[in-house]
Amino acid sequence: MIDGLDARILELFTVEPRIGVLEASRRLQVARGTVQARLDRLRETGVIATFAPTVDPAALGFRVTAFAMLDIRQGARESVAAHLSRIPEVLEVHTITGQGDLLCRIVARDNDDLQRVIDDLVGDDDIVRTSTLIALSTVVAPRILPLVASASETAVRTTR
Amino acid sequence: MIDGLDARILELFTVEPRIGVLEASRRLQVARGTVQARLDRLRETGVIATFAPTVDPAALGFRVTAFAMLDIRQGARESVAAHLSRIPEVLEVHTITGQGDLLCRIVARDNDDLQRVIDDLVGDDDIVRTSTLIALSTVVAPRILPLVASASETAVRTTR
DNA sequence: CTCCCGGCTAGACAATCTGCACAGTGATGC
DNA sequence: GCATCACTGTGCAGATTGTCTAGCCGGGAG
Repeated sequence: MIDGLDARILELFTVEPRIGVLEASRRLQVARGTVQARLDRLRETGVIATFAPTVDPAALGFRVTAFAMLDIRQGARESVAAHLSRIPEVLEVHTITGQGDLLCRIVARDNDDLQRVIDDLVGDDDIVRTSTLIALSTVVAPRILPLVASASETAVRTTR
Repeated sequence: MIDGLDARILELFTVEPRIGVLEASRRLQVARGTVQARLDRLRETGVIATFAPTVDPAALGFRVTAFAMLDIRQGARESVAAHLSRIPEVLEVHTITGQGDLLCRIVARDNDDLQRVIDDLVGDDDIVRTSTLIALSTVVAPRILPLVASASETAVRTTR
């Protein structure tokens, strides 16, 4: 797992991504090699999935976010998955328990455009029912640092 | 909006984040200054929200993802939001239309741990009802490139 | 109690990249 | 025709990266 230094590195690079390894080592009061080694390890273990820039759909003009729950015909998951992956506005899809079989996160330019996207979505005959939830506002913006902090504290407890 | 070159820049940095401006300019067959200027503009306009590394909760040991829909007492949104933001396993929360008032994305170490997280969640008296959907598998992994491509194509159409 | 090993520090090197600047050029809009 | 804007190609100084080295330290193994 990760320790406190890992957590501080992740936090620093999350808050100031352009900082660089050298400056990070200065801020954290550790040797550059240490930061470099930690970063390499975080990459290898998959904790850092990628350094790719985060793109904001809203800034691209897709200001509406919605979640669609789809009921699909038995055994049609593969074909529906293929169908969904062809729609750019579909950002992610999960198989879920409970009512509905698939949960999709989708975006659209506006409410009218959302209708178009949903029409695209349900254009697959294997989708038998849908319900859509429009995200009106973001109460807690996507975040990961609290979890990172939590994970590193657990590590300390475990170690001692 | 963004054009084809912007899209190619975003794609390149998404696929190979460590590439650097210079190498990117070579790959894209444009001047370094151009890539630099485009990147600056994408940052300024918010298309690139951040260059922060993407942390994978699963690699931190939080292998279960779930979505919780909460019904909350009238006018208690503020206090519930504060409550939710204190729970590290709550990664994001949206206000939504339809049944339920809030949609939360949460993670946990395993199914038992999920129970603990949900108990934390509903520990607020202003939450009157919850339903939880466990994500069993990821059908379409979080992605943004198709949308970027789509947006840039639209721009071309608009420009011409 | 002693030895070994992994992780950290501190320093050094060449190679590379970044930030910034500038003049020239082609396309666009007026 | 003219001004504007974006892109090109280029240069430079300064900083950073990737990679190594050697020494130090604390914990775990035996």
